[in-house]
Amino acid sequence: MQMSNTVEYALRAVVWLADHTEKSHTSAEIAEATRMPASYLSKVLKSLSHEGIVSGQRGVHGGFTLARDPEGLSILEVVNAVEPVQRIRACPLGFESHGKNLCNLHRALDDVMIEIERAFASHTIGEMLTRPNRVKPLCGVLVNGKPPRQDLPANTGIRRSHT
Amino acid sequence: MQMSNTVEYALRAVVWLADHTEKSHTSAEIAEATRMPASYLSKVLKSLSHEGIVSGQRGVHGGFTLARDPEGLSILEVVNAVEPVQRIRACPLGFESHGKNLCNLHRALDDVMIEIERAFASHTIGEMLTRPNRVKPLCGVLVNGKPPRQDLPANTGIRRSHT
DNA sequence: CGATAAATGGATAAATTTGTCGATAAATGA
DNA sequence: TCATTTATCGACAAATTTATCCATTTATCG
Repeated sequence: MQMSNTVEYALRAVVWLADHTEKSHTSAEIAEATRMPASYLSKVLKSLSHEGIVSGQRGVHGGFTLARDPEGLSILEVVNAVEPVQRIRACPLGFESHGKNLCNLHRALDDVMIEIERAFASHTIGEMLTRPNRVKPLCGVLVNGKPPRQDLPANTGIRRSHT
Repeated sequence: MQMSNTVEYALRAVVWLADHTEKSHTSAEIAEATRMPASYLSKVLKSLSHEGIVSGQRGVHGGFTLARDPEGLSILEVVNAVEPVQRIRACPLGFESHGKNLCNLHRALDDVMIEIERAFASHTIGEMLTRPNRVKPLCGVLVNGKPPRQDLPANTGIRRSHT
């Protein structure tokens, strides 16, 4: 059970946009800054745009901007835009009965999904930027087991950006 | 964000075994009873066996039995046997610093993972069988959007088995 | 011991997710 | 209006997950 790549990408992009509101940024620029595949990011941004979380503007000085107040934007909303949290509303076997009554197992599993929703809902994007944190922006592990696409000069400044 | 099929299968099998302890059951028998792909179930049972949750016995009257006391067996243990809950221990970008210090975003995401672990750990397999529940055993929806492989005579008895 | 039943392990195939690419549409500036 | 920039859309490719199949091992029965 693992956080998906898509969710990670979406959140990195949104947090970064929230931290760079001066102007709009092209998807290539965001991909560069947050170190993720540019072409896949396009797709992710499309979903986010579709849900009104970012807004994309075409043309010469276009790009993406955050369309929502970071303080009022929960992580859950971002997650749901790209990969909705799926509640268990009926037992996952194919029979025509019981309606919404779940057996104990699926009741328990749905409880887990509820907890996941609650946990995602309890954090805002704004919080990511305003909460003090001395961690330097880029730390050292792999994306899904693979090394990142390039190396960066070590950044020693204390910032509060996403990693 | 969704509960994986593999997890669902593993739990269905374990709960069913916990409810049928009279003798051992072959993987084909379990697959039939719990309506899941027999050959894939083999693999799942292999993992469960490897983790000591079920024990497999080869040969003529072999099969699988639950190797643990259902009351002491948490859902988390079953989940971890087939698809471990992955905590976020370092920021998922590939740089050589920061150790275990996470930025606010990954701190929040890891908090979600902790909640997931907690939620899974808070239920036991035994609970699935002993808690009263009037839901009839097989209720009506699809496995991953697909209809089940066969139909069953409607079961009208009130049981407490997994669905 | 020989035949059979069943798990175990690993190779392969199908399906889904993740990621890339190119064409099209909209906006801007000249 | 034309060239350029950039999002949007959809087809395609790669990788991963899910599922199947077969060969091997271990056990039981006669």
